[in-house]
Amino acid sequence: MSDRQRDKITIAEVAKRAGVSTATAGRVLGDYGYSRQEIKDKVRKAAEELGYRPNLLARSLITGKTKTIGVVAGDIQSPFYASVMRGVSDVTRAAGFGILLTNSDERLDRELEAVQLLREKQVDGLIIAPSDLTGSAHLHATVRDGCPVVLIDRLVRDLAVDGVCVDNHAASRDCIARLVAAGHRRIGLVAELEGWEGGDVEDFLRAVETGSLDSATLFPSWQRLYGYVEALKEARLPVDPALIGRVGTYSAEAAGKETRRLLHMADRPTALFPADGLMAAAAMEAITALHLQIPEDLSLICFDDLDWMSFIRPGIAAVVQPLTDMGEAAARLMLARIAGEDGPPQRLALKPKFAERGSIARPRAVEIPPS
Amino acid sequence: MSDRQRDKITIAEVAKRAGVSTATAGRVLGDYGYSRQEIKDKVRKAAEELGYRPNLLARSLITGKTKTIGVVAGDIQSPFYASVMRGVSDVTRAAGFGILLTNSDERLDRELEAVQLLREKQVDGLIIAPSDLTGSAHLHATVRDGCPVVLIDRLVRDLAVDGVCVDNHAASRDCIARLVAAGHRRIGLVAELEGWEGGDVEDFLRAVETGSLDSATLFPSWQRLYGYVEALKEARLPVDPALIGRVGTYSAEAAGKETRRLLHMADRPTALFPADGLMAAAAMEAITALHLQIPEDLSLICFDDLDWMSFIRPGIAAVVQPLTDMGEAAARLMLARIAGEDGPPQRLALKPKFAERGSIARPRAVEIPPS
DNA sequence: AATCAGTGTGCGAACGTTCTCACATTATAG
DNA sequence: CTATAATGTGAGAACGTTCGCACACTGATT
Repeated sequence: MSDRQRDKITIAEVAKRAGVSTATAGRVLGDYGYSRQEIKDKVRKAAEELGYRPNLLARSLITGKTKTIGVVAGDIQSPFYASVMRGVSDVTRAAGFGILLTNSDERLDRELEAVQLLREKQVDGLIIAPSDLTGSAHLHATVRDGCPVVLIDRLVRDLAVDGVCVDNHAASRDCIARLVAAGHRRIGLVAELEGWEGGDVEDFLRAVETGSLDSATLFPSWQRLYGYVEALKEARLPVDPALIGRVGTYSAEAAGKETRRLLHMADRPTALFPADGLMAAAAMEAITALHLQIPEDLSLICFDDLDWMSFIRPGIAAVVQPLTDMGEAAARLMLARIAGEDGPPQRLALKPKFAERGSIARPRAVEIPPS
Repeated sequence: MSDRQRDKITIAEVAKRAGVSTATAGRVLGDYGYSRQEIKDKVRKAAEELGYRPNLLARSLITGKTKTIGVVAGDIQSPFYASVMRGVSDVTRAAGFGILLTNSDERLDRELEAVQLLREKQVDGLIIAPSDLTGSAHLHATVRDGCPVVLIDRLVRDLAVDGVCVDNHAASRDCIARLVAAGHRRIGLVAELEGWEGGDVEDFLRAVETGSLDSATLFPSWQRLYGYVEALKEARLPVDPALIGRVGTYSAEAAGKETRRLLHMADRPTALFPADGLMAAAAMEAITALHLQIPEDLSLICFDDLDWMSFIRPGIAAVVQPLTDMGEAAARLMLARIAGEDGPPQRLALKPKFAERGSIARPRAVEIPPS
């Protein structure tokens, strides 16, 4: 066992050695209130000699600020969250804040647990990718208790807090428009599209038709479907529900299966649009397994730019989400709120870049025009 | 500004409502010491009604335990650390611990800052991928103060603490042996190989010759070079220093440049062994840019298995590091130490798997120069 | 000479828990 | 019936800081 907790040096001991009160020593070391230069030097010297290190726990207990931000990510192992975290981390570190990290696995129960832990640890703020856009009583409670919340990647409709997203809707519409411009008429979509409160895909298409949807508070994959539908409508092309590959779960296996379904259709799509990185990898695997040539047999644009897309031949065109930017922006919003910034909730929609590569070509099976 | 810090419910208020002392309420809610069932119910009811949530800061201040583990990763954005973190996170979460995450960017100054912050925040332990295997006074100090440390990915020689690594040496030797078995005689290595305390590559080769090296306390890329050299020696093949691509820095650009150097050699290697994921991606990019066919023109084995290696054609053979396992193991060692486990430092060397794929072939009979 | 603002210091009370002790009460054994 | 142990409770002191207040000293302005 030995001596576990070595004799920690406290302010009191430093004060004693410097011959001042603990209050004075505290003022010098904590850098608040008044103190003479002479005293400052004396105290600092004593602290140095004793190897004093402040106990931030005690400070936090009294100030009510921990200089720690809680983050609830979906899965830190995914490139998406890893990059976002990097952004968050860079900005917060520069401001002297620490980061308490948790994973929700996009499950509400995990998220609840995580939020509770973080709040009990008295984080100064919460950056979260909410796993459920409706059941968010815990987030409302957090806000009500005066703990700033910043949403990432998706917004909770009735939660009036800052949020940072990517403009999925526009980016997706743009991708489809490019495929359409290249002559494609049958474009397959492979997307997660997990449960939507409004019902199934057919319901969603109807809702898009009536324009009754608030695109901003949908899950990203639904936003991307929204953009897909809009682009087709703009081009006056029909939306064939059979071309909408709803994977239903965030799994590479399921995505591969759905991709194969699309590619085995009698009237198969001439272009494919996997709506995120995982779907892209799964789709790519299915495509190579079927020995389809890109772009001759199939054009491809992916949402999310993974490293391999730039160095396989041909390169795969992709939407490049500004992930670290997103983390940085979220962190900055958070720091501003912690600093006491007041005002209406800010919702940032970052504009992704587009990486043009050789995966788009005119469809081979050219429709023969009526003569 | 409004009411920032909403009226938090404390144990005292719960106690008052339940009609008991704070000590008793504390015992019930903190689940320590004795208390009657009847009292327990009463206190819990009062706590429930008031919406009491414990303040872990206060608890930690007095118990001296924060149930938080500090992690110093190199760069959370890299798949390596992201996966390791996932493992750490899973194990610690199950034990009710939080994770305070920092990035060092493999820079000692950042690491020092990070360790200081974490320690001031009174973490119960430190899991760290040390960025410098010699200048580690801060780690020695941490250990001396009774704060458990677990090393990840590389070991500090004179620091007697637990550590979890991958058996780079054996894995690398195995890869080279496979290439040799396939008939390769000139095998190129592309590795980071940043500063080594003993000097340059020539010095290293001499040191290997004399057997004066402790492979376990080298940086991974040097360990992999060690394995490379050993495998060649075992096969009685010469070690040509020109085939050792020392990138010198952890950069894709530099790795690409080094790869190109190797591939443009008059007597160029017939097989390539990029010694980690970043090097692999950079090498792959260079290879495709030169329109070399794998495995006809060049055989390839990579250290680190990236997702694209399995679905491009041909697949790329790779060493699969057990990354989350590594994180999990580190976390478990840490929890054991925190629980008071005594005993000599444990150093785990995890065995990587090998993913056999179609990137290895016999070298083409003769290199025919263009005429 | 009196007033004031600015500067500098120490005492003791916070912060919200747990811990140590003293002291009841009850159960078990001799 | 006593001795011993186990169980249960509360008062008050920790933990290591910061904060409010009282007071003291300076110098400039009335």
